Amino acid sequence: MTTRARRKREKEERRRSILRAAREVFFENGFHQATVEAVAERAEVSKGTVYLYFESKETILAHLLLEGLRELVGELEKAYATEESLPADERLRRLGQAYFQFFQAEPRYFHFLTAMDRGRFREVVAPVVYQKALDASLVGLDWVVRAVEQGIEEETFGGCDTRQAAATLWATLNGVLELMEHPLRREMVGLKSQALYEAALETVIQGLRVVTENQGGA
Amino acid sequence: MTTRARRKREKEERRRSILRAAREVFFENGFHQATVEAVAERAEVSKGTVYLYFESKETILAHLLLEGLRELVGELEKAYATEESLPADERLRRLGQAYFQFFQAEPRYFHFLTAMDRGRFREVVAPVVYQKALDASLVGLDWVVRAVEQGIEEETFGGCDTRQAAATLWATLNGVLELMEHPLRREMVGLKSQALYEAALETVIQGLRVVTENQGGA
Amino acid sequence: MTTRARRKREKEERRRSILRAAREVFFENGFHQATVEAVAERAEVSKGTVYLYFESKETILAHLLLEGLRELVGELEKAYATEESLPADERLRRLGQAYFQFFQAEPRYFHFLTAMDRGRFREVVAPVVYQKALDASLVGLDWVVRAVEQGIEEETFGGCDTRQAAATLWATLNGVLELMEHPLRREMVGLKSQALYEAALETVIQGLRVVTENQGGA
Amino acid sequence: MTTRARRKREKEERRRSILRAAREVFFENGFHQATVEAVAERAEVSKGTVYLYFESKETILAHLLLEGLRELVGELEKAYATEESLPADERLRRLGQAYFQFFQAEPRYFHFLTAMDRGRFREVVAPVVYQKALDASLVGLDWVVRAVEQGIEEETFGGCDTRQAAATLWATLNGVLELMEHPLRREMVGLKSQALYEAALETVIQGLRVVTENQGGA
DNA sequence: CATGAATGAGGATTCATTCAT
DNA sequence: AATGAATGAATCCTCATTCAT
Repeated sequence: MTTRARRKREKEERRRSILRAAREVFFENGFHQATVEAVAERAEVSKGTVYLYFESKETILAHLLLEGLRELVGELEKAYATEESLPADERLRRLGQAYFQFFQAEPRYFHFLTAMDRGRFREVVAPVVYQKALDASLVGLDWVVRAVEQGIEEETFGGCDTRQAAATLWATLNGVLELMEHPLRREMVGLKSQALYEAALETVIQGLRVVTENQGGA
Repeated sequence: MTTRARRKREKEERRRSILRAAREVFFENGFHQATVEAVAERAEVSKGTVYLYFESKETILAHLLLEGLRELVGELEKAYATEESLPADERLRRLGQAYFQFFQAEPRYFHFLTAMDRGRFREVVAPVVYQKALDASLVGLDWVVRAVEQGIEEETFGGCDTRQAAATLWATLNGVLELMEHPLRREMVGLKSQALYEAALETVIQGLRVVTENQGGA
Repeated sequence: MTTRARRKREKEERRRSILRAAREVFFENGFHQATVEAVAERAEVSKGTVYLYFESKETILAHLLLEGLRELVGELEKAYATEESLPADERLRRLGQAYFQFFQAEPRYFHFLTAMDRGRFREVVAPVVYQKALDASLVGLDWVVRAVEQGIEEETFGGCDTRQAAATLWATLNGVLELMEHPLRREMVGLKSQALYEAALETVIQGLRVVTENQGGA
Repeated sequence: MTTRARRKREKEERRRSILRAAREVFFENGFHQATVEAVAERAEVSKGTVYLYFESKETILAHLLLEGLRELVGELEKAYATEESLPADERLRRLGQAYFQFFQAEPRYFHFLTAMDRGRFREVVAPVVYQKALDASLVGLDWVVRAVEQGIEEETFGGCDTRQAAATLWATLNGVLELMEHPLRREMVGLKSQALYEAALETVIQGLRVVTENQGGA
């Protein structure tokens, strides 16, 4: 009885250990450059063992991706749901901060996610995984949409297209995060990532606020 | 004399033809998936010839990147310099449109650029190239900075950090462009790329406008 | 006592079940393509258990081969021994029919046998097994030899080398059976397997009959 | 000019050398056991070079098979066409001898051919190759058919189904050849391959001769 | 200059076999 | 006795790069 339970636990642990190793290796070299051999070594198992737990290199990636996305969406939900009554702009700030924290915790994880988000790995992961991943990220976006809707109801924000507004915010934060990725770049822009991130967040919130009449302009 | 000139010209032509071929091939398959063989075929030369003109596959990439960046910066300059007197927000709009056009002309080129911008290819291209590339993109950013400065002088925009404001705009546009990359994603967000792009541009401009006192907040 | 007996019986059953599974799997994929894993699955035991009953994949094959051969020889004996007095040519016909039935019952079994018969698996099965197998098939051939001898005594057949005559018949039947193996081949020859088989059998019997004086010619 | 010609010749030579090496290696170990590495070594080229000349291991096999078949069919044609007027039974003898010689020249080649003939390699070679191979072997069979037809016209042979008769002969010879393959087997049957081969050939010819009325019996 | 044949290291995956539980 | 997790050698194929002609 206990034996079986322990076995199962050990198996799950090993599985996670391989996943963790893969995450490190993939992040360090990029998916295509990473080798299964390297993953195995990092996880301190044999190459064969990796294939005992995952069908293929691609499958490992897929699991990594989905897992990360779920975690992120969970964080966003927490950021939204924690406090009951909060003004819309504060809600957006909280969501933005949660996003940033997720980014900071594992920047390269974040980048894998955005990479997949943008259609990399298209030939690499199964379409099903793709769907799941996009679904998940849409759920994440929904929290932002909800906050914007609240802002419109509260008449803090103009009556813009909520999806558009949410996407703008999301895109902006992604853009900042990726922009500051490269050390050299950071140096040249002469800004701290977090400062820019927060400024951008404020700017967009501000832009949403009064933008009512012009919105959709161009 | 003339012979030598012709020779030189021919050589330059061949070089460009290889570069063009490489661009196509790299874009179609991604750098790592692309093969030198494929580049050679596309350029209608032998594999050996490719190595006559470029030290390595990486070198080709580096040249491609630099070339693209220069082109982009040129476009931005044109967008800025064409008209003498223009309000700052209109200037930003023009720059944003020029950026969008560059993106539309060769989306995958754009993505290679942003990829390198974010530190991909770090192990692949020589540090020198990296420097050059970042320099170039900084020059591009400068046009945005300049427009923001003008806005501050004109008191259209608040007295924010100009570099920060410029970076925010740039990041936002990049974020939108990449966000809309994936067809499935586009479908799910339920928006047209261009519409979202323009809305985001407006939002940020708007956010800069009145944001004076709050700026740098958070 | 009884327990031990039951144990032994169960063990024997399990052994047979593995053998049966192996037969199926080997036949479906060919020996080299077949995996021990697949055999274990089919037998509904673990891979380890397979190795508890058989030293190696090769050993399984050897047992299969021997078993099949014994079965075949048994069939031939039955075909010969069933009726007491029968003319020689009719005896040969019966033997031929028994052979065909064996083939029909499990064509792939037959092919494994002929494969081993012809020296495939030479590096795969132990020499001892080879000896045993050849011994067994010689016993099978003996029934044919006996029938031919009877024919010579009865002066139905000419005074040829009986071993030679028997081998000719055997070879012919094998040849037909293998010739008709491939569906495309069957189609192209435009004949039914059984019809050709029977015609060939008749032809050789006929050839033995009157061939007396010419025999050994060439 | 000459250079190009030499190049081409050298390339062809190398190609043949790889094919020869493959033939040896495949014959020694069987197709599945043989490794491309071994082929390369035997041909004294690098692994990569093998793939320069052949798409895959399978392709090599296909070329080997087709080549062998063509050669064999050529031999049969020669055996038939050399002399103008010859009685049918003598024709069959000549064809049989040519077949035997082909077998003797490269027994393992012969076995690869018969293996493919019987549907081995089905998953391995492209269907097209299969068709071609079967076509070729049918052309070979046609020479036998033709001889039998002549015998019927000459009234040496009974009015049997010519295709059936030809197939019987062919099958018999194949059967003998394969039967005698294994040294141990030869020893046990106590006969020389060639003696048995010739006896079997005579037996079938004899069987065709008088078999008229009984044919199709069983 | 240009060619293209040759190289060989490197990578994903499979599978017979072992062994701790 | 039975399990099934772990191993790692073995295999096919790719491709950047070199070099003789």
